[in-house]
Amino acid sequence: MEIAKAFGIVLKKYRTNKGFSQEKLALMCNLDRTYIGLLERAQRQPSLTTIFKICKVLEVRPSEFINEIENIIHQHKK
Amino acid sequence: MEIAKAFGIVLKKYRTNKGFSQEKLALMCNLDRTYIGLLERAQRQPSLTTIFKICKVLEVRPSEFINEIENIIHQHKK
DNA sequence: CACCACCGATGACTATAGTCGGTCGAAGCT
DNA sequence: AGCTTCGACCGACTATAGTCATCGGTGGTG
Repeated sequence: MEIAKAFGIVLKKYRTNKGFSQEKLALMCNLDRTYIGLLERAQRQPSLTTIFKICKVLEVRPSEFINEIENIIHQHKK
Repeated sequence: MEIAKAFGIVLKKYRTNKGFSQEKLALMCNLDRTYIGLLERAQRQPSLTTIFKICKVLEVRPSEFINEIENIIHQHKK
């Protein structure tokens, strides 16, 4: 389980929990529609500021978001 | 207070606490010597995997690292 | 059927992350 | 006076983040 994959899983989880489409989330984050899709499919690695942008819109603390990524990685390590 | 600046502050704090030079940290992370300096001077934004690489070497959970960034940002907001 | 919202995917592009090799100055030590 | 370690800084490079326009597929609904 790589980091990008874990990020994509957590991103999709928070996005769908909010009921946002990829396009709506992208608009709210000032990001491109296709880029959100790329992130969820683990074909891009976000930068620090992009993580903060997305977390703000999804109303989750970045540290909590990252914490979930760590959990997924560790739980897949064995 | 921008995100990159807060990241630089936290990075330098953890690095010096470990007693590492920029160059030694870079070697241990498989990153470039000058790049660590750029991060500390807030002239670069790390990607997600770079954050995880650095945190592993500094023996800190990424979520804890990010949490400190959030604290610095919020405390400088007013 | 047609239309719609949503998403996957692609190619080409611009902006920036990250590398490499080097110079420089400050501080410490002999 | 040298020598060394550290970090700031530079110019030029390669790799990748992030944008944009577009096409296609799927599932729902009138």
